[in-house]
Amino acid sequence: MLGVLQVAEPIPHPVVQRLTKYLVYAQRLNTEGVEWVLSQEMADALGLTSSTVRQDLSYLEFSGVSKRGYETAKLELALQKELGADKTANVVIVGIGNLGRALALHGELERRGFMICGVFDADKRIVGKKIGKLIVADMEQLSTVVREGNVDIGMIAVPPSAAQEVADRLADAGVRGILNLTLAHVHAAEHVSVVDVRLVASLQELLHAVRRRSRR
Amino acid sequence: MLGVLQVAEPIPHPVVQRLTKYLVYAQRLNTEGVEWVLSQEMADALGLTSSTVRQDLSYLEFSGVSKRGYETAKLELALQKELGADKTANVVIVGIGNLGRALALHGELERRGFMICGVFDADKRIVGKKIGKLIVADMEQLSTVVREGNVDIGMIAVPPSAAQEVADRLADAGVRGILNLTLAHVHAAEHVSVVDVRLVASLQELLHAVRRRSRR
DNA sequence: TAGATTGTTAATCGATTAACAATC
DNA sequence: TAGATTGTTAATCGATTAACAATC
Repeated sequence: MLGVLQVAEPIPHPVVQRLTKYLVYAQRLNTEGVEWVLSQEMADALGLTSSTVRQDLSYLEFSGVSKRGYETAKLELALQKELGADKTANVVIVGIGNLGRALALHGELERRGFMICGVFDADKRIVGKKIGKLIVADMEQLSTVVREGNVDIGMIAVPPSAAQEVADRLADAGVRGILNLTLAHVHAAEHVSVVDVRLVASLQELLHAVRRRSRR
Repeated sequence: MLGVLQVAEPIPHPVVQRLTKYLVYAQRLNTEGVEWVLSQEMADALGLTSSTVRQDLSYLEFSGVSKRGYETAKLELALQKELGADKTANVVIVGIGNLGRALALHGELERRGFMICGVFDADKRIVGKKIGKLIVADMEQLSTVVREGNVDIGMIAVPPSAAQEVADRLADAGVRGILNLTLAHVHAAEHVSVVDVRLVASLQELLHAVRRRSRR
């Protein structure tokens, strides 16, 4: 018999996006003491169809039970495992303007397992300032912190014109993921994943939806 | 002959998302003094195919020129018009924690035509504080400000547990769009558009991509 | 004119929804 | 057991890509 290497099929991107929503919802149910949930209930709560919910959850190493639905505690664990949220991830923030500072102080990140290991800025007037428990470091120190701190992800919160250069420096320093908070598009080598936060862009998107409605 | 009401076909959502990217790129080219751009160049710059670019731009009231491409100045105008970015939009921010404050002070919003007309918080200790040119107002004043200030959009930057209640109050006050910066899912009536910013969610999404790679 | 690029139609690809057998 | 819900396959829908006629 041939040795077949079973490769888990990659989860489609739209599904991964919804998994994060299921996780938040499952956690809420757990804190509320709800032990079981039906695909239809999740669909109603999140604005989806029950078919989509069942299809999505079938990617997890976890099964529902006919007539009872999904056990919320196990669902939460399975989602955390799949999303990698069961272990903490080390991140750095580059650009300590209003937005970078807010991210560094935003409790939700640490609560969700993202440890902020360093905050950096190119402006010497900001370097040395204290942000929460961290001190803003010089860009020169970026690669040392990334290497020694086992940093997985770099977040870019600089002005759009500096975004690409910072992305390059993060990639050189060895991060494997870049979260881009600027409006600019950033490129990275194939082995570095880039995700855009679309902060201003989603506001524009929303405005488009609002304006379009009022045109009719 | 029958009176046919020509209804412009709505632009698909993925296309709208890319229009915001084209706009940023067109603006950059304009400031750089580049007068024409090819669909292939835009595709390379933004990680798309030239076919997608041409298909997307065909939704605009604007045409390219064979062999020369698209005139950047006119492209910028057409994109701004389509996205509604040619007129300013009035917005309010609810929740003046780290994130809400950063949004209020984030210059990029005003630069892109979003006028912040009010900032609100439920915490009496924060009400009255100055954020840039604005003073944090009490939630009671929300509906007056929205009505009198002709506010189109409300941004939610409160803790996830309060998100739905704030969404309801914004909808009651009369906004037609809600930008949700929390991890929670919010529902709104059919005539109110909701867009999620996926700040923490995209970090989780990125972590998933990074972890998945290292598994192989 | 010849060659290259747009705009648009058709083909492909992938995601969502519907339907239903398996199961509790 | 009967009825309801999951898991999964098939059908539908929509978005992306390919191809090519029209155009400069």
